Amino acid sequence: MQIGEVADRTGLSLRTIRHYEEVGLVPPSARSKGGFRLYTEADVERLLLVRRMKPLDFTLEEMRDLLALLDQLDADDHPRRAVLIDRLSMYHEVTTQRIDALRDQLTAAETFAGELRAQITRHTRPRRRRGEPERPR
Amino acid sequence: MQIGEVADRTGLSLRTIRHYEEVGLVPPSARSKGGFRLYTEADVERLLLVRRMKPLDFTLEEMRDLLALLDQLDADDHPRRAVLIDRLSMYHEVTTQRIDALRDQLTAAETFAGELRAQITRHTRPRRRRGEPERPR
DNA sequence: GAGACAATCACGCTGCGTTAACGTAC
DNA sequence: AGTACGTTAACGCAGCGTGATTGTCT
Repeated sequence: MQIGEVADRTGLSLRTIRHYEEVGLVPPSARSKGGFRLYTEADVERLLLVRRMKPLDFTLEEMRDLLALLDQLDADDHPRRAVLIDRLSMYHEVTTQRIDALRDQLTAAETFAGELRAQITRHTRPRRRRGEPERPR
Repeated sequence: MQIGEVADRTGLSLRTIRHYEEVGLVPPSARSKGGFRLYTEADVERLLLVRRMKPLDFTLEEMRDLLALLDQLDADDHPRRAVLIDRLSMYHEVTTQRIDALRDQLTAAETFAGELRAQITRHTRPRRRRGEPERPR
């Protein structure tokens, strides 16, 4: 499948997908005779995985490293697997930390939204100025 | 209070705080005779507010605009307040949308963390290859 | 051969990090 | 007069967006 469909299915822009190739993160599995990028289902999976990682703001280089780790583990051809697992665990640790940070950001953002809403209603409702008594309906 | 303490209290870097002045987002209320930036409590509040907004990735320009809006509403000296409220409401709307997006990202990140964990235990536990029967303990 | 789809530069932008060289406050 | 704290450039970088120009596919 070519890049347009991939973009539709992943929600990533053409530019982004191309950029991911530039940095060696998700190269297309093949090229057409004329030079069109051709992607497989596995490539799409990879891109979706990258998308899931994005909120954790790893650098593209780190993601590439991590994906390479996973590939090597599945290929199962590495001499000392323990080393790989170890590095993977470190990524996992960082991941959970970032997730906690994300949660904090989310609540912070919700707080902010609340403040906005308060300001809006405060200035929208019939307003009662300082010292002025509440008016019964 | 000078910039170092502000950095400590807000968790923002010196560079970031200076940058926020450069773009007119949070200028210090004063300067010392020698040129040191001097911040008030209100300034710190403003910086904390900006921090709360950060996860919503507004641009710094948008934040400046939004802060200006809030200031004008409090100052209450604007001819047509309705216009201000309207723009504020638009910010609020975008905010809630972004918050939803944040939530999605969070669950995506959690999914990813789960996948990582699975891979780790999968390759850490005594492994049973394809076709090989489960060994009772 | 017409229209949709794709390719490759190449420059631009945001939001800071990072020296470097030099002043200020106490 | 030392030392902690601050100042202003100025360049660098990631992660794309945004054309412009040209080629490919059916």
